[in-house]
This record gives sequence, structure tokens and C-alpha cells, in this order.
Amino acid sequence: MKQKSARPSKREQLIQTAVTLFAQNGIHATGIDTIVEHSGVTKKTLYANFRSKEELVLAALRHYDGQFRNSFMRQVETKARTPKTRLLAIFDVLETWFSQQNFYGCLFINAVGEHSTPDTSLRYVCSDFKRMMREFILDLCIKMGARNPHHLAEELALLLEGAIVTAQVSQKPDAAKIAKRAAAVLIEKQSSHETLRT
Amino acid sequence: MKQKSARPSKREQLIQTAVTLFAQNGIHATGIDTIVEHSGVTKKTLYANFRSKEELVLAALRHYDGQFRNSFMRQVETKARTPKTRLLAIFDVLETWFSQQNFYGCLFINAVGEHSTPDTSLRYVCSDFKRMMREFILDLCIKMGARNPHHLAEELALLLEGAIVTAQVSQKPDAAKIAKRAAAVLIEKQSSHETLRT
DNA sequence: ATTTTAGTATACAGATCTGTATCCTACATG
DNA sequence: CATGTAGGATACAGATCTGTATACTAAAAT
Repeated sequence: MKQKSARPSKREQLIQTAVTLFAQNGIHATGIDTIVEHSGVTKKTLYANFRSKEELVLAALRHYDGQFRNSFMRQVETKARTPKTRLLAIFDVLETWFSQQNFYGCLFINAVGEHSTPDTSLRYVCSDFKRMMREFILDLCIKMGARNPHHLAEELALLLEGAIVTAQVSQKPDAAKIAKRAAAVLIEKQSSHETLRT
Repeated sequence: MKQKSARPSKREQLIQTAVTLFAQNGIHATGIDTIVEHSGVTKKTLYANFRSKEELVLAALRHYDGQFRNSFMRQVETKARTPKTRLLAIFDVLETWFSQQNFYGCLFINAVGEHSTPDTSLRYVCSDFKRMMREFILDLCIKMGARNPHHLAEELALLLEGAIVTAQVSQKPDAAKIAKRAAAVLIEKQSSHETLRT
């Protein structure tokens, strides 16, 4: 058997280091040598695990994809219990993310900004990530009984993206609060208002 | 007199070429040699007009800043006459932008994605651009008599950024339509409803 | 008319980038 | 023990990057 669950394998060390450096400095600006230095692994080992830098980039994005979505959804589900409050909790989770010292925006947005060619593996990984985030939101919209869950989910997703970019570019972590306020209005508009009918 | 209004000066040619290439391929991925080739100007002339690549980058961003905002605002003001309809027209302008074949997202968002170091000239140019876009929106919100124009402007700005990023990453030009729908709800919520009181 | 200036063309210096090759060590398993 | 293998250290090949230098040209200003 190769290695089933040995402590941080060289491969994982490389991916984790790559994620950190790509997030911080961008993909093109991060050289293989820099990754090698920071990971404490030699270039030979890197090229034994990945055929090229591009393959390491893809592995790093895919790894971060799963890691981020899992952590994000877990936090949202911990912060609130009902679908509607969870939709709002999304923006509370965002705010803590934005306030971290090592917040460099969304890795996938930044990656696409550096790679405009469509229909590449990189672009698919990035758009898939965004699609799955939208589906997470859609699921909550359906469960809360929104009149038009697809519409609401797409609108909330826009607020989410807008908050990320604004927190990053304009250095306004409170973009999350603004997004939450707008989200509350949109959610309320889509609620069934059963309490009003009694 | 140096040159007051000579036809496209070499400097302008370089800046225009740089804007195009930076937008298409990113800043780090665009080499000086590539800019030289596409602009039909030699490297010596480039370095006679700009001390370094960084200075050319800044000049390109500043040029595009003025160019884009001017064109954007003019389009919005042409499409509608009243403040409220102009706020909605913003998203119609966005849609035509997203549908262009050479749409590569927002140059400033992409630039920040490649340059994380805060308090640099590049970061100031980018955050200033976003600030001025928000002020344009705020002006319209004030003129339309919104109850809380600052709140509304910030919320609409988030929808704008979210639409740009979504159109780019997920290749959904109709993100503009979704944003417009959400904007209409937020705007209506902030309207004075004077018509209802008659 | 002559001299300065803006620009072309091109070569080059030095750094950095991706990817490969060489040589050596530690260790795990047969 | 013996041997294959994962990995460390390092050098290197070839491309590309930023920025400078050299030599020539055309036009503009004095």
C-alpha cells in the first residue's frame, strides 16, 4: 500500500503551501522555487508529485475548494438553525472571514482574473466552486419556502460576491454587514408572511 | 511647447495597448516585450516615457479609470432621465458591457487580486475607482430622495460588484438582470411612496 | 544649414522562471 | 544484510523578464 493516512504527506504539504502563497501573491507571481522554499520540500519531490506547475495549481484550487466550502457551510449551520436565519448567518460568517489579517479575497475570483482563457480546467474549477456555493444558498431558499427560491438564491449570491470583492478592493470588512442588511430585505420580500394573514 | 495635442502620441499608444493587454491577460502575465510588439513602439521609447513597468501599470490604470467612469456615467445618463430610473439603468449598462466578447471582468478587481500589498499606489488607484463609482450611485440615491441614501448606495454598489464578478467567473452575462431585479426591490423599499399618500 | 531631439532596430546584461539531471542519504522491506 | 526507493541538495539548461546600451535615422528647431 502506498500511503493511506501517513501524517502530512509531501504532496499535502506542497498543496497547502501553494494555496497559501497563491492566495497571498497570486498564481503568476508565485514561482516554483518560492513554493519549494516555503514547503520544506525539494524541487525534485515537487515534480515527482506534479507533472507541472499548472497541475499543482489545479490540485491546490481543488483542495481549497473542498476545504473552504466545508468550513463555510459548517460555520453557517452552527451559527443558526432555521433556513431563514442560516441565510442571514452566511453574512456573519463572511464578516469574520473578511476581518482575518490574511484575507486576500476569493482565491477563485483572483485566479480567473489571471486566466482569461475560457474552457480551461482552471476556469471550470472556479466556476464549479461558485456554482456549488449558489446551490448551497438555493437549498436554504427552498427550505425556507421562498416564493421564488431560484431568484432569491441568485440575488443573495450576488450580494455575497459583491461583499467579498468590496472587502478586498476597498478594504471594507463591513461590506458583510451591508450585504446582510440588503439580504434581509430581499429575504423578507420572498417570505410567505403567514403571520400577517392570521 | 512639448506636444499639446499631436495625434495619438507614443505615450498614449503605449497606455492604450497596456490597458488592453493587462485586461486580457493580467498584469504579471503581460511582459514589456509583448506591450512593445503590440504597440508598434520600441522598448527605448517605452522607457523614455515611463521609468519602469510599475509606472506604466499605474498610468494605464489611471487612464482606464477616467475613460471607463466617463463612458459608464454617460451611458447611464443617456439611458434614463430621473434619478430612480438611472439607478436601474446602471444594470442595463452593465449587461451590454458583460455581453461584449472582450469582457474580462473589472480591471481594478483583477489588479488587486494580483497585488495584495496594501497602501501601495496601485491599491489606491483601485480603491479610489471603486469609491468614485459608489459616489456616483450615492448622488443618484440622494437625488431620488431615498430615506437613507448612504445605505441604499452601498447596497446597490454591492450588487454591481457581485454582478461583475459573477458575469466574469461564472460566465453569466445575465447576472446584470438578476442584480437589476434585486436593486428594484431595494430601491422601492427606500422610496418615499408619496404616490400612496394621495 | 546644422544641431538637438524623438524614435527605430537590436543587442545585451542580469535576474528569474520552469523543468531536468546528478549525486548523495536514509530507510524500509524482502 | 542487501537493495530499491523516496527524498534532500544542488547544479544546470533554456526560456523569458526587466531594464540599459549602442548605432542609425528622420524630423524639428535654432
